[in-house]
Amino acid sequence: MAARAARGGHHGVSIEDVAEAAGVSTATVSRAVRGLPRVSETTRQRILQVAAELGYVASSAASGLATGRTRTIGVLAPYVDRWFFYKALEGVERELHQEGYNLSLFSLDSRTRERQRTFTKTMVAKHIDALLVLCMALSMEEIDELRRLDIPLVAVGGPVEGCPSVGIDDVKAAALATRHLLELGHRDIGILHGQDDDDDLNFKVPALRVDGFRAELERHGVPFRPEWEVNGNFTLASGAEAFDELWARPGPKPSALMCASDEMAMGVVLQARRHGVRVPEDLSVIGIDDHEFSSVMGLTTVGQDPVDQARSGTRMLLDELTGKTGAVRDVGAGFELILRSTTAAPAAR
Amino acid sequence: MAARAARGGHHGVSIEDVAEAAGVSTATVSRAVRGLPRVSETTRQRILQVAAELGYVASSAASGLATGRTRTIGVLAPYVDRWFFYKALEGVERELHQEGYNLSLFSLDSRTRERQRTFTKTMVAKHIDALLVLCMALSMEEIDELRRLDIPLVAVGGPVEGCPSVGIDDVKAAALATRHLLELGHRDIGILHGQDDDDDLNFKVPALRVDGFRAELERHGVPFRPEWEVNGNFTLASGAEAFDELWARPGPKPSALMCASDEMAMGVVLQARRHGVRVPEDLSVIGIDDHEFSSVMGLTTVGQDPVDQARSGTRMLLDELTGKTGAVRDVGAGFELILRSTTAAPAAR
DNA sequence: TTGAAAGCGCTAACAT
DNA sequence: ATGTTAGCGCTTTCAA
Repeated sequence: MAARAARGGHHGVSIEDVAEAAGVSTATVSRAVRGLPRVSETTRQRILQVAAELGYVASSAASGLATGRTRTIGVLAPYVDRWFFYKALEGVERELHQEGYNLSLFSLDSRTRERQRTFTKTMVAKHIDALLVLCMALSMEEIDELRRLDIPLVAVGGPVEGCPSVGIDDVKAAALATRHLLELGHRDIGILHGQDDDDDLNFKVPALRVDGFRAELERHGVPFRPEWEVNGNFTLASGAEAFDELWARPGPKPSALMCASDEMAMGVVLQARRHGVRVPEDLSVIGIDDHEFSSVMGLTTVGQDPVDQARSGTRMLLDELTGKTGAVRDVGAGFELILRSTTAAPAAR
Repeated sequence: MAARAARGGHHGVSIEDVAEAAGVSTATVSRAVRGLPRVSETTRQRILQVAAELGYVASSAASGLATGRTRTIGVLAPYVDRWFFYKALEGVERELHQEGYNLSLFSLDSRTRERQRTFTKTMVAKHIDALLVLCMALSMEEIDELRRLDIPLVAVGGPVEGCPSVGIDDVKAAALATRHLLELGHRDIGILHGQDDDDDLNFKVPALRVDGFRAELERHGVPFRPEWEVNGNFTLASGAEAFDELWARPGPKPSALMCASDEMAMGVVLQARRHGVRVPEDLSVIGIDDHEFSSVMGLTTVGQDPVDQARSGTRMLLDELTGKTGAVRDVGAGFELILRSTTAAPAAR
């Protein structure tokens, strides 16, 4: 056979090489390098020494094959170039490498409509011990497929049917943002929310935030105004477009806008100012997230911490893998109102 | 022994199971599922059918061990939550999954000062067939270590000593931005650049952009003014701080500022406006990158495309792995001046 | 405390 | 076109 051998064995310092050089068996080397008991301290030192000299590093394929574990966890995300996702990714990365685990990234956006296959083909391919799903629109079949993987699963940043998740309570967060506007005295409040994509996709976040918004309005006896509802896609550009759309519609304008993401909120603020609509004098704007640009922009928002959410999700996965069954469970993440300068009491009309 | 067996074999549909069910040998199954020749079409269909029914997926550990290949490539990045990096990551991801490869992410920021170990320990651990380095500050020892990996290597977004790289010509890009300011008539031009981190780290991008800036100034006979030079770290916040610092210094102010990144440029624009300094009337600002926020912000910039650069780097790696030696080489990426509304001729003084 | 040896699931000669 | 077989490099009983 000789796959590697044929390649000249140029870089193949194997456990056997170490064993030979140290004058012990491979079993002992294995115990020694993994810090297992049943090796005398002197032997261990000698082995470690030799291993270092030879530049030995265990083959993950081999140990993976022998143990059935890969020491890598997968992260499934719809995008990696959007705020919540790259922040969360950073969090997973940090938690993981600290434990010597590897991170395997799977990005499945809606473009990739041949997802079904990708799913099983590549990831199930047993190279991951656990999977962290970042707030994704998933069909029920896809969710089922994930569950069939039979590995620890956790969702971060949005609920996934039948899978423990860590994230903020979107209804409450949206309600908090809305309440701030109401308490300022606003009654003419519009909403810029994310879109519900395809309905068959199990992605609830946008709808939950709208729910929180409407509930809070109702609680204060303020009517929901459909003509002030606009659809965005969480990006800055869509926020700017939303402003244009709203202002192009006939009729009175809202005095405040609650946006489902900071990026959209910033788009609104920028576009509003460009069109001579003063923020917050003429229009109050509040977002959700606390994007790293928000403080410089002076954006009032309901902040959340994706890095932390991801770390916590990762930790649960890791714990589960190290035997602590029940480690993975639903966890509510924190969020708080951050007052800055894009909201103020409405001008007298 | 029975690692897997002990686990109950609950999810272990092995090649042997398929072979048995299909009434052929494992060798034939292997050929069939991998689409190799030397299998009759009818047999192949039958095997594929059976494999699908059983939900068979090859163990990557096993095939990796047998072939010496893992079908995953590594990406080494200092951050994942910064523009260039998450964009590039998106590019790598897209190119890779399209080919059925996996992406293993290693994020090594400066915080992680126990990098040395992480390097060899985890990544060299033979789970990657090739490595793409995203514009990182690396020490010479680290670079050497990477080279010793003896796998295809490519850098994206910045030169890495002794390693082919794809990216823009930073000197020329900075010169282009500077020239635009000069041609507008500016003579009092400041620069906001990235910092050179530790000097022992091989991270040239900031310095190259300064070089381009100074060279272009010189070419036009305009003096370089050290009092208008500020240090940033590529982020929006650092751009805002830089503006404050510059405006706090005694003496005359520049009429234009060339920023080494769009994020910093936006920070400057936002902070300037907040302090009543009009852009571009009082101050022209140009960036480098073409961040997704730049068009809405109206920021004039020299645009580059990290997604594309990353895809191209990835493709070279993949080509190299499929036998096309020499596929990995230095490639210059495109960049272009994008005129928007943060630059204008200087006001008469 | 240490070693021998049997796999883990797959691939690749080599034979048929 | 298909089967046999010997590993790939590690882990893990089990015995010493």
